[in-house]
Amino acid sequence: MAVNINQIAQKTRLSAATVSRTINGVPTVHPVLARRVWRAIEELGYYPNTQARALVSGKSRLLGLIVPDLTNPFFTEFIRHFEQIAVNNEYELLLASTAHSPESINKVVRRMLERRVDGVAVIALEPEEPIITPFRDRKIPVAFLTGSIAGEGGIQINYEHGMRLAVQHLVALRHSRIAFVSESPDIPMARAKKCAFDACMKEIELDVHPELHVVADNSMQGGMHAVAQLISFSDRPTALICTSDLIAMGVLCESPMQGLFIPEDLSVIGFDDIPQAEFTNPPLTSIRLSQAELAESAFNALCGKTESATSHRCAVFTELRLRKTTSIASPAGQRIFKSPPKKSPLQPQPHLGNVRRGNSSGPASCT
Amino acid sequence: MAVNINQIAQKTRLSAATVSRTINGVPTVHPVLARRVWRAIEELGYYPNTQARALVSGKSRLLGLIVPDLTNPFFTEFIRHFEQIAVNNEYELLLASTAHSPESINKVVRRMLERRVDGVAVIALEPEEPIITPFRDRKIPVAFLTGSIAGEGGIQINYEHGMRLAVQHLVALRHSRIAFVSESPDIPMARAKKCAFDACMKEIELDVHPELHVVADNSMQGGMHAVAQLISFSDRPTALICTSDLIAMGVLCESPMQGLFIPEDLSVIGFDDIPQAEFTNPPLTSIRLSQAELAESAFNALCGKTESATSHRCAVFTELRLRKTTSIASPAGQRIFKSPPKKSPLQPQPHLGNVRRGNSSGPASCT
DNA sequence: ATGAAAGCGCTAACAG
DNA sequence: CTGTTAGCGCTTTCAT
Repeated sequence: MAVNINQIAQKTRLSAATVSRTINGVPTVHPVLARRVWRAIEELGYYPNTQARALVSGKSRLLGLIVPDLTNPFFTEFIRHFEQIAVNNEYELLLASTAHSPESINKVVRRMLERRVDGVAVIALEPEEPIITPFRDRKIPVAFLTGSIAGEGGIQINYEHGMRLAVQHLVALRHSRIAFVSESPDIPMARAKKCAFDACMKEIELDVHPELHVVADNSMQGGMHAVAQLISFSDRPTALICTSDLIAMGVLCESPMQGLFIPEDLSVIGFDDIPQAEFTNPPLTSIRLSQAELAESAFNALCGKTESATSHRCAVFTELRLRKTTSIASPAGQRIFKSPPKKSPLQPQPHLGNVRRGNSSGPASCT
Repeated sequence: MAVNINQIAQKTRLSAATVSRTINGVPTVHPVLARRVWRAIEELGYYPNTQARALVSGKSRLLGLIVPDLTNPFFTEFIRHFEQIAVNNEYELLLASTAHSPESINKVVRRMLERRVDGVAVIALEPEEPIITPFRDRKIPVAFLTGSIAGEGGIQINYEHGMRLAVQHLVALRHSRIAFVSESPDIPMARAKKCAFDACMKEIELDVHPELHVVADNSMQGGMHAVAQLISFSDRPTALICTSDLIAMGVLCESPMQGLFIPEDLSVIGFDDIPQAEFTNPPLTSIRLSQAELAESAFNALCGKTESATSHRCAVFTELRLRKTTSIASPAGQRIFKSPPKKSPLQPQPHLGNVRRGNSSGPASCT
């Protein structure tokens, strides 16, 4: 069907080997012949068959990419960068976005294995073992982007650096009741962020109030719910750190509905610094986790030439990107509502004394 | 390295042929032997090498998917469905999200060709010719999701049906000055939507006012800008149709800042009906273009067994999904602003006198 | 019903 | 510097 190497060989009256050598830039090919080959390739519109190449070389130049969902800009931004790097290095991406049930995890793993991927990047997925093991067994490099697996293959993300900056920024602004809105602690990435938060608070000898930890979906709805919850506290927080910008955006959106102005009444810090963070209103201060760096680390962990792909210790740092959603805590620490807080449109039920504490069950998902 | 078919053959004391037949479910294999084969496969953890299979069969079972960007939920939702269907049919996805410059288009096409994709789905990309031709030449099915190429391979999207419903809904609500916010007409999909709008207006003998057609980025920022523009008109529109929900969400978000309540002061209709539309505030009325149906049509156009893959005429319909962002036009047709329109927050500005009403205010904190 | 052998398109030894 | 040959892992005639 498609034109193959032999047709080029025939047309140039050379052997397939020479054509192959030309294509692969083997220097011993006579320039004149090379020219002939390239011209024939051009004329016939020949593209080397990657399948065949993969078969003989044992390398598919295919990279698996497993993501929990495509709705989060953090993921898509990561994908974009990862694709870019991969393609620049002649790799191709095999995308799998449907890995929720343990059963579907198996299917995904199987797909990757059958296609003989040269490596797999996995974002924020749990449980880790069933997905990591089959690859490890076959010595296929895996890059886990979570922060929980520190040692082998896991990309080391330094959450504390940015978190420390964030916490200290808030404290310098006289905030002491700082809420923490995170995804379920079942998600390793969220757990890691919470740990960093706790550690940073402890460093400066501040209490973390368990009742100020609210669990939310990783979505704007999640953030909106969180506000609804926090507002119900008698002694409500004056500042709030979210484990994702998406959640923070929900907070930004819902707060005014509840009579809370940002940043005057509530300082908000997001996480990830997705591109949109710059355009929220007000522009969102966020703990930056560079998606580009992360992508690069992941790629290096998988295909890095420097090391044996197992003992990679690429740490990617978080920073604080200061914008406009934080301000000094209002003198009273509290503020009288202009108007009574309104019902959240998301919550049909009035939340009478709906006090949720610690990491008890989060708000119902509404996506 | 990885275990191959011969090792299974050896272990079962059978020939590779029999193993192959077993795997492929050829009915002539003796059940007992089949059992033996499956057990060995299980034990050794064997996965057939897709590369080799592809080589001999001439089918890669790889589908190319070219999207302009990953930030639009409409696209990601489409991808999700498309992946689902593809995987269910033992196909794999090759994702390309970087196709802007003509040069990068060439690279993308090349990538797909080298990997010998069995088909390519392309969303909303321009120009069409350079990307479509190389595939056509090689008889690789292409599914263009734009609406502009009606005939061969282009998925036929019936924009008019939903648009007609939308226009008539608005008119029944006494709106006559209906604005149209679209992406650049360079984008074929946007152009198609605009045509549908014009046609539907003409049907009921209504004028479309050229000055009420505003062009915006396909993003929330785009919608926010559009509001800023429309508000400046002395005779401003009372209703507005956007070519994407993302734009509509921007409108929802920005309008209150400009002293406009939705739907009382401005009826808004989006396009696509992305999952988030349900959760905006107020919930967004939208012209539904089912991403699932679209994905299915695309897949059928590429791999459909029914026809010869060229003369597909899968029409997918648009509908109107009525929610809460439209209401009857205010009697005066115009409304006096409570407060003078403010600068768009796009030029940062505090929202003083943030007059927000019951259920309104933008959902999204403004991507 | 099963096995032997050829070949998919390409690259890598080994000759020349 | 180029051509010949073998083989990557699998499917598929063609025999048996």
